[in-house]
Amino acid sequence: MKKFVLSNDYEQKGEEEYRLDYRQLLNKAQYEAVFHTAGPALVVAGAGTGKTRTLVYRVARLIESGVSPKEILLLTFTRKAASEMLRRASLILDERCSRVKGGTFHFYCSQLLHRYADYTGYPPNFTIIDTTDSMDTIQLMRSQIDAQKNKKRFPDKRTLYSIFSSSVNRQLTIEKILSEEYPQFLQHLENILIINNKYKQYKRLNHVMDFDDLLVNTKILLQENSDICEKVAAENRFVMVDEYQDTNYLQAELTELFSSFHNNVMGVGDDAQSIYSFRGADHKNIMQFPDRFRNTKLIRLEKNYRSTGAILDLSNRVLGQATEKFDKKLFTDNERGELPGLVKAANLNDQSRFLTQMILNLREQGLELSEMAVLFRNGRDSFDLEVALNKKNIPFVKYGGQKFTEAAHVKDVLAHVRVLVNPLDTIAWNRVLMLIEGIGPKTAHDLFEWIRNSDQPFRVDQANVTSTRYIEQLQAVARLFAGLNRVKDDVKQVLELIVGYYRSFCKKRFDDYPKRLKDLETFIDISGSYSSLSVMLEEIALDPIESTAIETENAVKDESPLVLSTIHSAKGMEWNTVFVIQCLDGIIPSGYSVEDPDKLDEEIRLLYVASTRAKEQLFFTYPVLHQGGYRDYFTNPSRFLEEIPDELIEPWILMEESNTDESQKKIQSSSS
DNA sequence: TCTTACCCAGTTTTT
DNA sequence: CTGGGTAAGA
Repeated sequence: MKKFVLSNDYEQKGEEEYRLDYRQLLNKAQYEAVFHTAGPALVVAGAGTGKTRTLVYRVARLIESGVSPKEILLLTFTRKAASEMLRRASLILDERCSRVKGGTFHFYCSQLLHRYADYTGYPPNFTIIDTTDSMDTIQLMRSQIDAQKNKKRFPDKRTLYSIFSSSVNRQLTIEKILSEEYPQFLQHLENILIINNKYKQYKRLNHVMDFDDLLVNTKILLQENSDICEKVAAENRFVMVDEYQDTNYLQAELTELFSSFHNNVMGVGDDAQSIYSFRGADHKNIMQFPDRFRNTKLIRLEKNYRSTGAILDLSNRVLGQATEKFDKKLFTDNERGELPGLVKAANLNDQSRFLTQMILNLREQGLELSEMAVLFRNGRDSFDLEVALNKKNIPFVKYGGQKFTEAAHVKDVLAHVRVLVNPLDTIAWNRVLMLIEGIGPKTAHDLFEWIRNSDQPFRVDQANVTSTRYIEQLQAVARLFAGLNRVKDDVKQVLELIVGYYRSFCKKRFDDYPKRLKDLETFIDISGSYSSLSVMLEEIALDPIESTAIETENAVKDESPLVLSTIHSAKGMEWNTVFVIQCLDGIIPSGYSVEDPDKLDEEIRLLYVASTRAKEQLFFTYPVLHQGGYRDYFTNPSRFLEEIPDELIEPWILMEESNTDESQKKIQSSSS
């Protein structure tokens, strides 16, 4: 075969022809990354070194050189991150940037699978099930094989799910996963494999995919259909993968497939910030990038622009405690700034009082609420603070933790939508049917057997298994779906009908139904923005709505809110002032991680991610008395902070105002 | 046989 | 606060 090398016409542009003065706007390493043209490149970018900036400018530069937005694929960790980057690129260049293909691996895969459904054995209307649904399905399979006759402890649905998911994401056999991580369950290997197979069959039969299927089925689609692979890869003239340290083996394979035609692939990430090993990510993955993509150009961004010297020193010290050493030489020209504070509070209540008062003080000094963030390990660690913030009327948004669309009542309503879109979605049918009094798992299963074989699946009242007890209810279901089918194209009307039907069940099922009904009303309002039911389901599955997004929607828009976030969800973001709360041993590091040095290292990286979010001020707080905690180590501060010398972190003590007028103020002035 | 009510236990992080 | 397990009720 002969090769003819096409010259890159977009490259012809002289530097002076660009509208943006990239040399002025970027440092040398960033510039190198932005102007990298052909072939694979890996950008190893420490925290705060302008990683996002580099990606944004690279998008802008490519488009300015005449590359069509459709030819660029920007894969990020969340959809929010992608839209934010494209928004910024649009601001510095023009709106063409917003038409770049961007999103998560899952989202892009979902689009490909819908487009090429014919080749996958799935219909185009397949639905995506979330983790909860997957676990429910697994539980169903588990109950069918009757593990009881085996008296020995059998893994529960959570464990089974993570075994299966691990095996997919890391592309290892179940046996290998078991012997490496769950040796106590090796004896059940046979049954576990049976459940896994049943689970796989079930998903195919019911036209549903779980999150992992989106990735693995895309891989199979592209590997087994070279024509489609070529077509897809040819569309991706430039592929960029952000947060590469948090990709797993399967995603690395997909990256290779997506970029297999042009081979213009750029990975961007920081091995010191790898915090998603529970999802199969391996921080060594990023270091293997040059092995997977030959002739990779390596670019390092090491100059930190974000944080003060004091914050950087502390962060480096935190990271230095890891057994795995990183050859990081982060440096900065920024001022030293104030020492980070280690705030010891008597109890949870005092911790929250300190936060609300400090936040209000800072706001008075002119710092916007949205320039501050409170970070924590677990979604629930902020509950007490949330109450305190509400009392003081401080508006906030919360990222991470329980999602709006994961709440039971919203899932109930969505189950009806899923049935309407995909009448073979058993899990959704189960939810719909089991709302009815007198119908449990068995009856629901029998009804579904009938539904599967019926050409009028919504006429459940016609099923022969009906007993008189719930025939009327089934007629109501049939009427509901008949009505829904008539207004199928109007998302909002569909939701109104479902909520109308669901209202009485909601009252019966939940004590706090007034709040939940209000949620559903808001949900109806939001639903107007979706173009179709299937689009809505896809969006909600791949990008669940944050709980507080609902409330903030209605709240007064005069002040941008304070940010509360899990550390995991704070990845890639930055604020002027950051508070890391609940820095207790057993929380950071999590009690589940203390046994395993690798997991402990990841907890260190997690704290490193948290502390490098701060630009100017950083506080770690912990209560001495942890209410509700029964274990001793819950009352000790995080082991990662305890041994840090006072030159790097300043201890703070909270005092009550009673000693005349020198209280909070005194504490504050002592540090400034 | 199937459903439901009740009690006890355990609770990470996300697409 | 939710899930799983058990025991009693339909």
